[in-house]
Amino acid sequence: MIKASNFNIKYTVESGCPLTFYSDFESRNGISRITYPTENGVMKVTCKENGKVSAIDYDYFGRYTKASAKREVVSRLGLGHDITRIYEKIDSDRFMHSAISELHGMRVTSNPAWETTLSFLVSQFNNMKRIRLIMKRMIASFGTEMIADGRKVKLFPSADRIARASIDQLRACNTGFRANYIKSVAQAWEDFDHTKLYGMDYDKAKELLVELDGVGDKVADCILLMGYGKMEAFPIDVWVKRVMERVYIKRKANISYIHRFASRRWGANAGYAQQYIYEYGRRVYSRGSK
DNA sequence: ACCCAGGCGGGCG
DNA sequence: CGCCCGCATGGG
Repeated sequence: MIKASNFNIKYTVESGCPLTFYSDFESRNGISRITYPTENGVMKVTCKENGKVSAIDYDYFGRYTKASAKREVVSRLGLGHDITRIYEKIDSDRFMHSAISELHGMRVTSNPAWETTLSFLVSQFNNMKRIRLIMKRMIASFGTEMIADGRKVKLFPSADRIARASIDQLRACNTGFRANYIKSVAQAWEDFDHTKLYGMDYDKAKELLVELDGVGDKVADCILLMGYGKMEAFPIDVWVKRVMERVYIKRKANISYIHRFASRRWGANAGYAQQYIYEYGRRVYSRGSK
């Protein structure tokens, strides 16, 4: 069992991180359950909220030990972050203050690099509902089957398995024009030596990532933030750009200017700032239903 | 019918 | 460099 304060599992899981795309989440009466596949097995997490403290229990199936399963859950839910200190650093204006109040306890998650890379390749020029659909289809089509908790489940498909899929098979998962990117990156992934990015500084790692076909500025930042734990990464999607222009810069601005602005203002915590800007911005500026 | 979605690569000025 | 366009697909 893990105890965490200032942790909101719903905001965290639904924040547009990889878990949003391929986990099953339910919450009632202060008890939340999340089930998700990894390349190594299946995790079932239960979170009970008791006042300010959450109690997190988990079951694991597949290639996990007690210790590796705990590490998986802690990083997956951002439980290792000193969020009080991060709030102190970024809570310096009215917009961010409102965002933190509204979304208190939302963590930036840290996920396996390949899962993150595939997820955000799928996310480009796409919407949440379709991203979820596509990810679940890819898992159903290419994931290795195993028995977990008495029922058949599919694991998250490896890069190697995706590399062996045909473009037609990938398109059958509704990936559209992204199928070519997905196959290309999956094929490159072996030679890419992605593990060395963990020890690399942000700029150098980003230089390597954008060499991959279909990985540009925004997707690279998502991979660095949510896949490699580089907390200074600041992914700029349409929502973040909108907020930055309206609230912070107060005029139209290009991507590189917004990066410089964010780096100056939030530095090593830019990733957290971005997560609150993104999620709160969607709530504030979404027009119509959504 | 039109617009948009956690963008990217290529082409042009 | 910076800007503009096409790209699949489904929902509002």
